[in-house]
Amino acid sequence: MGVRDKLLAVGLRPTKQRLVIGEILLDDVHRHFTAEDLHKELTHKDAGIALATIYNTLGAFTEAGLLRTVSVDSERVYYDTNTDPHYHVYEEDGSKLTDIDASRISIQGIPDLPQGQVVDRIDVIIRTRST
Amino acid sequence: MGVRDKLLAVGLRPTKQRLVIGEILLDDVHRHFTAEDLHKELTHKDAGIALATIYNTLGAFTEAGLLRTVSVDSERVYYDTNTDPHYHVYEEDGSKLTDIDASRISIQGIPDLPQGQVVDRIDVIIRTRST
DNA sequence: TTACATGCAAACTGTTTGCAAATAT
DNA sequence: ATATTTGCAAACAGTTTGCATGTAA
Repeated sequence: MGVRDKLLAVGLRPTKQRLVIGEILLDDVHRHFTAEDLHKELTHKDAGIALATIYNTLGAFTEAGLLRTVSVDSERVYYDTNTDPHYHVYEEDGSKLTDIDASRISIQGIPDLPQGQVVDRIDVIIRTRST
Repeated sequence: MGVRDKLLAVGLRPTKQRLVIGEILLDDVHRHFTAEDLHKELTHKDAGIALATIYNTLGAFTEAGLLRTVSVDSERVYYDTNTDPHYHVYEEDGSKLTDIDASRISIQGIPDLPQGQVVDRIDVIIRTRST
């Protein structure tokens, strides 16, 4: 399925900017990046897309389920093109994120949740540092 | 052990401001809060402590191991007075954090880490929403 | 032809910093 | 005495917003 169709499938208008960004992100290669990373990459390509549009687009893609965010570092938002259930290894030194398939890890002992609450998702972040 | 001694024990000078803040935070009651929360609380008490000092103090306390931070939300830093190994339940609607003792949860299947990396800590956040 | 998306700059939020005055050792 | 800490305001980074213009349906 082409990028145009992926956008249409989730109800997003395939504008020129979204197509360019979608071409980079929506290709089954799992990436972790920040808005700034993407902005740099687009500037290289001379795509001339405004930073605000990048933020808008990442927000729209995330809301549409094409991306997800990862809370590893409170200074910036990391985006992840892998939307399947999975966890992360975070190398604190180099700020490098790696995926771990959810099926590899099992978690036991989740307690009863407060009244009327259901699990939305479980984040697991294995934070590592170099020896 | 009094607050003054707790500060001295970790090599922090017991200034008036640190004593006031320590009196609030260092009492074995587990709290989750932001710098802003603490600032409001102190303003109520008319403690007249500058916001910058609150940030400095929280940073110093964290570095000294008296507090830890929790990455749940990239817009702000949450501090946690519980420094024992534990995990969190995060109610996404009300931004409420609750502790889960680490001993209650078991995690299996942690993959091999990259060369020269060791686990610093593992964060587990169970994100819930109301039904 | 109309609702939605973009670009730009300005606004905003949370946090950090520089520096002179105050304070702990 | 001297090294640290404080308060304040100004700076900063990342992100959001308002509005005029452009574009997809």
